[in-house]
Amino acid sequence: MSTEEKLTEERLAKAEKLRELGVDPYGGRYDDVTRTATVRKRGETLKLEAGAMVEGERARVAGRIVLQRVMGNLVFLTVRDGTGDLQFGLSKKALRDDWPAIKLLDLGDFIGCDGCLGKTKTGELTLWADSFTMLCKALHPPPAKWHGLKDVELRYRHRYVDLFANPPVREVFRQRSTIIQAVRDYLIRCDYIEVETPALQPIYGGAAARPFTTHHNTLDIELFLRISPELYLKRLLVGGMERVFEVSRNFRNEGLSTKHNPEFTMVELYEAYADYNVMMERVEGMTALAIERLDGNPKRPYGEVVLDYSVPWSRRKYSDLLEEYAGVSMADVAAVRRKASELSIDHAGKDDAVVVNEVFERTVEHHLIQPTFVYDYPAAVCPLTRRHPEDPNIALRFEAFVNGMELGNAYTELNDPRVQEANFKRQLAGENETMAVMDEDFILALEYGMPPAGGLGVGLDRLVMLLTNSASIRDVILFPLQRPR
RNA sequence: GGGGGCGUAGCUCAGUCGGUAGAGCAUCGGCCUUUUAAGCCGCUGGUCGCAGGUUCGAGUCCUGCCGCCCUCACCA
Repeated sequence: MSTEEKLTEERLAKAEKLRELGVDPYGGRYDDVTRTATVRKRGETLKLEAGAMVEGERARVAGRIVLQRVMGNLVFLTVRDGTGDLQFGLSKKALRDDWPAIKLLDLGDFIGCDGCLGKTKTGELTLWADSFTMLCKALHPPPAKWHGLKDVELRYRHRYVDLFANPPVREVFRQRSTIIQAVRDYLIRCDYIEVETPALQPIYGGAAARPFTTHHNTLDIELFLRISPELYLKRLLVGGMERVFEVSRNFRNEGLSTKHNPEFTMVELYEAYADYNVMMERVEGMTALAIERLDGNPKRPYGEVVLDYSVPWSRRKYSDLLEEYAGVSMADVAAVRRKASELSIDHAGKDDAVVVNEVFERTVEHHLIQPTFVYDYPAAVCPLTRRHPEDPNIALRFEAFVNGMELGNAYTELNDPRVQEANFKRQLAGENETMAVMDEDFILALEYGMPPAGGLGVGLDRLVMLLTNSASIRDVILFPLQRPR
C-alpha cells in the first residue's frame, strides 16, 4: 500500500468511528451560517478584551480545517471559508459528548460550530465552540500548510486543491467575476441587451481559425464549435436588435501558450449607427468600470511594467506604426517584401496584404506596451469590415494592444451584401486560415438590410490577466486544457 | 514542430566526485486548557516520471519515451 493509500485508509477508519459515535461524517444541511468575514467585522465592533468571551454574542460558522493546534483537552482550529480564516477554540469541557468526535478531525475536514465570540490571551478573535457538527470528512491530506501547493501541473490538474490551499488564487477568480460583471454592467448601462447565439454552428465564421468539429446524431450533420459569434450577432442587427452583446465561449483548434487556450471567453458586441470610434470608447469604458470595481487605480503593475489605463488610450494609425518600426510604407509593396526577406519571413506566393500584416506583427506589436488602439488595417485581411471612404485598400478596423498582446478587435461593420459576398469569394494566397468562409444565409440577412454599425470583441481572459497581473492565461482560467493522464 | 528547464515520501525541498535514499510539514503513538506554521518525545513512510544502456555499483552518466513549465515558430 502506498503512503497516500495508507493516509486515505486512516481517514476512512476515522469516518467509520464517527458513524459508531452516531455522527454522519458527510453532514447535511446546515442553516444560518455566518461567513468568517462578517464575524471578523463584528469582532472589531465588539471591542473585545483579550481573554474575554462575550456571553450572548453568538455565531455559527462553517468551513474547512486548514490548521490544527492540539493541546490535550483544548484544540485550536483555523477554519477557512470563502471569505477567509477564523480561529475556533474547542475544549473538552465545553463540548462534553462531542469531544470524542473532535479527536477524529483531520486537516481538510469541513466542520461547523456554534459558540460565543471571544479573544484569546494573545488577542486572536476566536469562536469558542459549545456545539459541533461534522460536515465532511476529507480522505486526502491538504498540501503542506506553509508552502501550499506549488507544483504547477498539480495546481492545474487539481485546481480544487489549488483553490483552497492557495488563497491568492481564489482571489484572482473572484476578481475575474468582478471584471466580467463590470463589463456586463457597463454595456447594460449603454442600453445593450445580453443575448445567446449558437455555439454549435453548421458554418463557422467571424474569425480566422481552425474549428473543432463535431457531429449531431439525429440530424446526421457535421457541426463546428464556434470560433466566433460574429455572424449571428450581426443577424440580430438585421432583426432590429440595435445594441446586443454576448459573453461567448469560443473554441479554436490551435496551439496553447501563455496567451492562448483552445477555449476562451470573449465579450462581443454590436451597436447600430455606431462605428469603430465608438467601439474604442466602449473598450475604454468597460475597462474603466472594471478597474473602478477592483481598486480604482488606472496605473497598474504588470510584470516588470506599469500600465496606464487612463482614458483616452493612445490611438495610432497602422501605416504610421509600420513606417515607424519597420521603416517601410504600407503602399510600397516592394519595400515591404524586402523588409519581409530581411526578417526571414517566407513571403513567396503570399498576397501583399498578408505580407504587410506579417511584417507588422513581427516589427510593431511587441512595442505596443501601453494601451493602444491601432486603426486602419489593410483591407484585404479584413473581409467583414467596411472600407475607408477615401481608400478602398484600407479597412475601418482597429485592434487594441496592451503589453504587446492583442486585447480586442473592432470594425466599422461592412453592411453592403454585394461587397461582403465578393469578399467571401476571394481567398487570399498565403493564408492558412481565413475569415472568408461563404455563409449564404448571412449574405441573405445583409440583403434584408443591416444598419451601419460598430462591432467589437474583447478577450476577457486577457483582460483579466492584465488587470490581475497574471502572467499566464492558465492563471485566469479555472480548468485550462491539459493533456489527460 | 525547434531550443531550454523541470520530474526524489501525501506536500515543500536537499541529495557533493557514480558508492547503504535524506530533512521539514502531514500521518501514527505519547505529554499538554490560550496556541498562532504551537511545542516536546518517539515511530512510520520511497517503482528517485517510465523503459533501456554503460558500470563491480546509477537518484546521479548515456539513449528513447511520457508529463509539465518557459521560449521560438505556427495561430488573431
